[in-house]
Amino acid sequence: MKTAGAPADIDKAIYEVVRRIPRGSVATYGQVAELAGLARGARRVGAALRATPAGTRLPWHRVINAQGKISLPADSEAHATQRRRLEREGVVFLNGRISLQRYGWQQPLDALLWGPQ
DNA sequence: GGGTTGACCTGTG
DNA sequence: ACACAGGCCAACC
Repeated sequence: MKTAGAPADIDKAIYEVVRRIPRGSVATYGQVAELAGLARGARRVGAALRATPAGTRLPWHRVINAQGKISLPADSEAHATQRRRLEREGVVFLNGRISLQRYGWQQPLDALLWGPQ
């Protein structure tokens, strides 16, 4: 039925994927979108996260852009919060950039090759 | 119905 | 490595 496809379901799927990002790892907006069933829906993910009120129990800080950088305004409080939370999980910033090669959310197979570090 | 906006992505110079 | 342009897609006037 058509009525079943409510917009809220999309957001719910996005939150569900974000919740699955392992601690100490990061995922890109595009990656989250694809896993949520939204091809090329990266902007949609950004909108969904922006809609989440501050204080929400969701690891939204583990979502960054494809350049390995935080997409929030550098002078905003949210930016500082995101960086602080990531560093607390062991994610290292090199000149404001995160190495996706190292901290990107890899598939289980790749995770085995890289090990728990 | 149509233009604007945005926590994006990719290609090009 | 950086800046810019085009593309994308849904939400919002």
